[in-house]
Amino acid sequence: MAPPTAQPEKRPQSRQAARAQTESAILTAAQTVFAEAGFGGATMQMIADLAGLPKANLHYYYATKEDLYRHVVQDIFEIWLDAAASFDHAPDPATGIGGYIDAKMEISRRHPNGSKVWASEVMHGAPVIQDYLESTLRDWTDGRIAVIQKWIDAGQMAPISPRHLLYMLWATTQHYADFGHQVQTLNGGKPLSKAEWQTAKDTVKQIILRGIRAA
Amino acid sequence: MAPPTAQPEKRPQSRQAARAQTESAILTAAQTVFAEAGFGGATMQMIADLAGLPKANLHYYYATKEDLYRHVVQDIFEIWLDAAASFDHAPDPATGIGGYIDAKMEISRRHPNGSKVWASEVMHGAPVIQDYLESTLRDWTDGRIAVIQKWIDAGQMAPISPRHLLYMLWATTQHYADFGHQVQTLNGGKPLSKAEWQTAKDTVKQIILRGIRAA
DNA sequence: GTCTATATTTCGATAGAC
DNA sequence: GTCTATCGAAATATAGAC
Repeated sequence: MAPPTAQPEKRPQSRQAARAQTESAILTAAQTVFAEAGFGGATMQMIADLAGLPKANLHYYYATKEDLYRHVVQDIFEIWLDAAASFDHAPDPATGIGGYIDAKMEISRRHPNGSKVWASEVMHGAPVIQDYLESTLRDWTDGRIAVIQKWIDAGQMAPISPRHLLYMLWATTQHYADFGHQVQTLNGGKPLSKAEWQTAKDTVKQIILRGIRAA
Repeated sequence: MAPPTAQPEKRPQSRQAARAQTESAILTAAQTVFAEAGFGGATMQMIADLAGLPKANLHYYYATKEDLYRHVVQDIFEIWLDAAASFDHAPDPATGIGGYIDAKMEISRRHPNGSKVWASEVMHGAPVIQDYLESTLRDWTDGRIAVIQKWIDAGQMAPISPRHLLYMLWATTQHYADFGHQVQTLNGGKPLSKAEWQTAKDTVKQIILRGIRAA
């Protein structure tokens, strides 16, 4: 799987800090293992080994495997929503959508495992976070659709379906995380360099921004 | 999971036909179960129940769970490659890439489970089909990149990175299969209607074809 | 709070009658 | 080729000493 990592430093500290540190180590290890093996393929033993803890300690902090998984998925969802900031208060589509692409591509680069856990959860019918899809995500989506529609009505961009544009933004940016292994294999087996990431970002932005600009 | 389905009809027929029918029923059930539960989450019992067969019969046709899974993934890969036909011998980018988008969107609509199994396999590091990525897929990709580059050199489209354009095509079209559950939830819980599928197709084609056309 | 040892369940795979 | 019954391995979860 991967070598043990993220051992919490053993400095004298408050119990609260120790607890927070252990929880964080467990969550980080869990995110990696769930991303690499899926929920069904992941075992508590793998997560414990990666976190450098006995298996029983995981059950002390999180009652069940599903409980731990739920926390991992929720953490990821927070990160998704934060990228929305780029969208709001933007004066025009190029700024708003271009900034959103930048933010989402950066998340794919820095949190590929989180993206994979989310993708896996949704692909399997969202058994754990269905309520989030129906409440928070739906509200967020409706809000962004309204923003895009206003741009269209103002003649600032072409009259395309805002909803499907959003899906395109999610798909293209998350592809570099979810299918990162395939991208790397087709890149000669080497991870994308800084320049190659920039090319990816520029290509996505150029095609989409040119694709939606007013005729 | 899902109600049993795809019982082979019990007509008098040759042994070969009976075998082919049973194998097909197993593969269809396996594709559904692997898509819904992932490799680790799937059990031979689930697949057997869905196929309407005793669990032992699965091991008669496929020695191990991994052997069965391998066949499912290979079947999907064939379908991907067939969509390449739209690409070749096209006189211009709009025809070639537009046709490819149509073909891939149609695959997402008709074979969402296959797409999910492929996505899951790649997300987990392609443990089973890594050799396909490094041989067949790499060759296919290099060939398509050459075609696109020729269009660019001929001034028929904008000078964007052909490789990342391909990734965009894969991402946007497969999103409607892999994230179909999310798309359906954001569609009010109802599957996309025929008209909504057409809107999705048109939006993807319009944005990408406008995004790459020569300036 | 942490750890070792173990109970309990579940799953992949097989044996063997038909 | 098909099925019932079962083995053996592996995983989740817990008990209980420290």
